[in-house]
Amino acid sequence: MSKTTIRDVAKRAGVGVGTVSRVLNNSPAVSDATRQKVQSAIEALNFSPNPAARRLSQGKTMAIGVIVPFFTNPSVVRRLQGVVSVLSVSKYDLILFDIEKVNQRDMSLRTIPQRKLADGLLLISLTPSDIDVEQFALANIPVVLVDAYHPALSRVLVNNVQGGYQATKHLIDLGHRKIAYISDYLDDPFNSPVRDRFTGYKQALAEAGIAYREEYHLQGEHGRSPARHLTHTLLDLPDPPTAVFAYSDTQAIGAIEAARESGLSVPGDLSIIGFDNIEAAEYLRITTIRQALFESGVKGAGLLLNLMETPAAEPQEILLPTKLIDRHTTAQYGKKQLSGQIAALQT
Amino acid sequence: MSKTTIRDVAKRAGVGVGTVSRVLNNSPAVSDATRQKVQSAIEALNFSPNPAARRLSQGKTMAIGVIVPFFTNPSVVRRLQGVVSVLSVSKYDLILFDIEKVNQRDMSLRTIPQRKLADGLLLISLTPSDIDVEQFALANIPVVLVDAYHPALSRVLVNNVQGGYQATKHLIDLGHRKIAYISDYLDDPFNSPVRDRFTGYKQALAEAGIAYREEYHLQGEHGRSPARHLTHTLLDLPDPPTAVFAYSDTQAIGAIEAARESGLSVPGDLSIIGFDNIEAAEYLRITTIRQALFESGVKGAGLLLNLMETPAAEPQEILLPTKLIDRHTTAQYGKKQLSGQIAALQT
DNA sequence: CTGAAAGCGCTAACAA
DNA sequence: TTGTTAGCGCTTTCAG
Repeated sequence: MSKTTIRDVAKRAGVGVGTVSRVLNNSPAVSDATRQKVQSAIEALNFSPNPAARRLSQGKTMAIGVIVPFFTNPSVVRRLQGVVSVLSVSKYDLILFDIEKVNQRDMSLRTIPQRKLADGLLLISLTPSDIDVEQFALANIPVVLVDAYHPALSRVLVNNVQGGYQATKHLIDLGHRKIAYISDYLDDPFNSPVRDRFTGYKQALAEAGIAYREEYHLQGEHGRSPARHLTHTLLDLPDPPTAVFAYSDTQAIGAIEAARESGLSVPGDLSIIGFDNIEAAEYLRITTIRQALFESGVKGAGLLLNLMETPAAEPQEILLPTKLIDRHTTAQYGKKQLSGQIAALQT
Repeated sequence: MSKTTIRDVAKRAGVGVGTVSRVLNNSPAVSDATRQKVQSAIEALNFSPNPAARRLSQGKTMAIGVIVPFFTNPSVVRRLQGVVSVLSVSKYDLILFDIEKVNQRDMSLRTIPQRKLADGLLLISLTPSDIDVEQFALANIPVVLVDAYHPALSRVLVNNVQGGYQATKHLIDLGHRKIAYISDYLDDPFNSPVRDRFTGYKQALAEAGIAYREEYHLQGEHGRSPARHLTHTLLDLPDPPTAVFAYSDTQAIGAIEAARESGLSVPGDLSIIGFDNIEAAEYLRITTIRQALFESGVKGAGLLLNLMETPAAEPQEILLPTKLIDRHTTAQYGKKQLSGQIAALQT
């Protein structure tokens, strides 16, 4: 079974290999009679064509490469789920690449396209450099960015400036004046959302006539634990903030833990707002900014599929909105309220 | 660039294609001098070999197929992350297949192997039928099961009977006698863990001299919301249980919601124990049975890689232990305690 | 150590 | 309509 080729089928059906190939590819130029013969030969032999050979001869891989950084990041996973949901019902196979290390990044982004492993590429939360983009062009492979931006590439992204603004505004409306922002490193060239949300944060502050305080903006590695530490230093400030806007829900969780460890109630003593609206945010009732994670993957995959059919002259852009989800980790400034407390996170 | 072939390189280096191929494959039978020439030609031309051609000629795909059901299930995702972590540093590409529908299941399991897309297959939480296994054998492709069992296939699995026993025993030790089990459908032929945990549940009950009560075992679709409904029917029983063992943490969360909606405190009025120890369980402080999700993926991928190198006569088995993680959703029977309450899930 | 040539299994152009 | 044949780009004998 393993070694049945198109030739075996041809022989058994008493036709030429070309005809078998035509049947395989649903060419209309085959009489029903022969098509029948070939079909039954195929079934009798339990034959299925070797994709490698097909790929080689037509120069298409029928696969889409999806590149993600830090596959453990819940929001990346959520986007990927969106991608998978559309690709798994398409005719394309999905090849997954995970880029954990920064130096891996450059290497992979360069080699993956030129390896001609895929007919299209989807980058999730990964901003390519100009050199990378050049490679894509050289390899002549369609690329779509999800949650990342490059002027030359089609992308689906979320309005992060707006989201940062909404989060901060929400806190301001609640009466807070001392509002911190904890985030990933701002100077990471491949992470523009950090900067965008920061921009929104400062916009809201400025609009409300609140001076930006440098000590209220702390950066660190992404993750719960680093965020916890960041929040502790915030809380240890001589004049600590009364509210914190966390770059992600994951970091918001770390912030909540820190508050708890410091004996502070959330939101009674400290208001915390996250970003993303991952599942855990719902369970934990964290106030957050919703971005359409899953949908961004769906749209991205859809866009890529389109582009592969009919290439567009101009890069396309799909912009997804953000929305405040008001839950239980933010409260009016100065108003102690114990009921909303995150007891689940307390010892 | 896109069209540079091994022949171009050969020409430029002034050698034959065979030699270039040898260099590409690190054959020792090349003099340093020529190797140098070829190397620089490769770099000058920015050449990289076409994998489809390579695959065709050596009959290997250098890819591993990973098949998962319901990619949205958090524990499946966690296992997959383990798989990715090892595969992404291996020389194999990872082709991901998601099987959402049951009828998709049969189709895919049959066609994927014979498509010769991958040199090895990893099934996560998916039990193949005998017919599937036959196909694997026919295609002569190594397969490893993660969180699934078939006598003819290598696998890494968790001791679910033990886990079910531990969970139930924990509840019994706490003084509970009326213990429910909510789970996925028991008769799903492809989900043996449900049955295994059920076995453990009954064992613990029997050992403690507690009669098994049919009305205390409710089955439904997997997921938070179905579990919520199940728990409500449990709670509406004339003689409701005082503790529930949920097949998964996801379902435990649904159970907690139901308790909250019924005005019951957890664990004061109702003890709830989950299974898996997904991330959310930690945030929510849910008592649960830990199974090494990520690790199971790592081991599975490792095992497959081994098997591909050196096929084993006998199917291999790696058994991972379970462990009780005592958190805040279970308590001594009859002892009202409000402190551990899951306030985060309350209105 | 190296070049030439025969495939790997399939598609597509060309005849018939 | 159908059969035949020339590649697709690479690996791998087989000579030399």
